[in-house]
Amino acid sequence: MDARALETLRAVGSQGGVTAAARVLHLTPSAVSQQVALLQREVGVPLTERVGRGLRLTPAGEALAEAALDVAVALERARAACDRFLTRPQGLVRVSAFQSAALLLLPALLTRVAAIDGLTLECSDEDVAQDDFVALTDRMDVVIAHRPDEEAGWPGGDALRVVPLLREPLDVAVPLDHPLAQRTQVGPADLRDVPWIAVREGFPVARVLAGVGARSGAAPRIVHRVNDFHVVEALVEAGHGVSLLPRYAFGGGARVRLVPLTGVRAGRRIDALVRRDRAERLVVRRVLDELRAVAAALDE
Amino acid sequence: MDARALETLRAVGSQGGVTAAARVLHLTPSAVSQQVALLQREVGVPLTERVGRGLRLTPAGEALAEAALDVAVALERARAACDRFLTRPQGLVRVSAFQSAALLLLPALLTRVAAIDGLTLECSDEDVAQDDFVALTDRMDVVIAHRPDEEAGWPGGDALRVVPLLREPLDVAVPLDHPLAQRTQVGPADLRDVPWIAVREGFPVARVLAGVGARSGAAPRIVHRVNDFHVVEALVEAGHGVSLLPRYAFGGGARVRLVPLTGVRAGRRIDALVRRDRAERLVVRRVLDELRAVAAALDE
DNA sequence: GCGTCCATGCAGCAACGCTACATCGTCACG
DNA sequence: CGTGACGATGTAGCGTTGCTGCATGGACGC
Repeated sequence: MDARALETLRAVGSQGGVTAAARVLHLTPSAVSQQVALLQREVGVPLTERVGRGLRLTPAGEALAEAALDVAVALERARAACDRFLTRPQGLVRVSAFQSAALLLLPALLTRVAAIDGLTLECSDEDVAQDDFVALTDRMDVVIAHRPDEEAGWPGGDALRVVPLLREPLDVAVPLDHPLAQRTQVGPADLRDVPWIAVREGFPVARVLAGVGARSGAAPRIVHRVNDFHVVEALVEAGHGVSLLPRYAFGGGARVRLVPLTGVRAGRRIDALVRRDRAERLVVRRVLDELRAVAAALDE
Repeated sequence: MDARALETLRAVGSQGGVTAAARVLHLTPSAVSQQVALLQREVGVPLTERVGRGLRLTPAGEALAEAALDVAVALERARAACDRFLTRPQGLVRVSAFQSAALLLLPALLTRVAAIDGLTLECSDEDVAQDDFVALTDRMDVVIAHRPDEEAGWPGGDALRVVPLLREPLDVAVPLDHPLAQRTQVGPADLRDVPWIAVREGFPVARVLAGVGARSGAAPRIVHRVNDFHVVEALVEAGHGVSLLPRYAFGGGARVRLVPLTGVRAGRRIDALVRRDRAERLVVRRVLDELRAVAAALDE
């Protein structure tokens, strides 16, 4: 029973297929398939079953994958046990963040971490749908993700460690010459029939807008779907609609005003997602500590 | 970080050397040495240090070895998670016992286990000194061991699971024509200056006899050292001395009488020793259950 | 029905881990 | 104080393992 093979099985389960697993493991599908087949022969129980042209884990496979996480945790703990005897922490930590969080957090994080030698950060921005953040944790050590404020946490159960970083209000962005621009606050009723610029379907802020619409009585009229908040801001500025904009993501355009939204709880939570085994690495913990500090400094 | 290499490191630690570890792992010393060296390069901390012509683990090595146990436990748990989906338990369990416990427990254990198909027992008798029982757990799944009643448990800390099986009184075995043979009980004072037949130095019952001697005021006069209780019994029968005999180990020789000893707590405890990782295997647990049942039946 | 996508089997090749043997250092014994 | 035995560790060679690349077969969608 090889720990590598167990990790592979986990990937097949969490990524939902051999090919997808191969992608995050930097292997060919053939290698993944062979590893799973070998594991299967070893335990004598079918671990996968075909479903259409794809594949999913059997209950036994799920059970083994779950147990595999504990193996990975134990292995990382072992590594950490040695690292404690090393004079200084050392290693590479891969951090991913969605665009606006990257803008907000990564520069400060990098400066803080630069002071710790031996520790190298590898940052990347990943713009994924809300349901895909968890899958990123297979490939990344730390995934900075966001979700609507009022929704329950992340799926994945105890496989994931969630570190809350920030709660960010969502304001209504309107052009300066808009009737609402002079208001100190707006409510759902004020937003009936305005043209909205929203993010793409499935992305975190989208569901908040749906909630606002529900309160105002009619589904919001979405005229554009744009994920990059800078582009959104430019569109609002040019009078093509209003938008829900995370407060810290606001670029400060002079011809746009952010008006606080009342009457509905509109906000997003920014969390760091870490797989439990990766959270055992001392360097990863260190990065998480720094990340929390950066967020706390922003929160004042 | 390979789980096999970690297991090897553990063996080097618990067996106290490369050669000894190689023996229990069925490898050459060279292979063991290479694995440890590789592990060392991987973690970047010295794990072993030379001491004389031998070797011992550094603190970092100890820490890693301890963590390695959790890895092994997690791996066995994973295997067990699959076994639960298997219709019937299956596998080989290696049980070792010292001679008199083997006589007492193994026949009944084997009959009970024979009813469970798929489960095969491999029994062996191992006559080792008290301090060497723990080391056997590297090579065996279940080690039936004994120790003087009044002494504290087994070394090895949380690496070991100890399953108590029996408490067995030690009686004084005397020949029928001995002055003490008609007594219903004897005390330490009665045993001053009698010639003793004891087990070899370092073996479990030896220290109990030393305790009896201490109570009687003088060191016991040991005239023979014999480990096999049947031989001891024959020597007692022939009038060559008296002995401390575990009650259940008594063969029932007509010309020998067992007289209860009072005034000192004289007894031994029979325990099953199982490494924590091996205890995760379902078949091992099953065998332990049966073993406990056999012991309980004897205890009435 | 055809193209596409996905999992899987097979051949070939590279890398890893083992054994056997040689070497070096340490301890015990004469 | 030399000599023999023992224990750890390098080196060469070989077998096994695990990967890639390619071909095959089944399932979905147009």
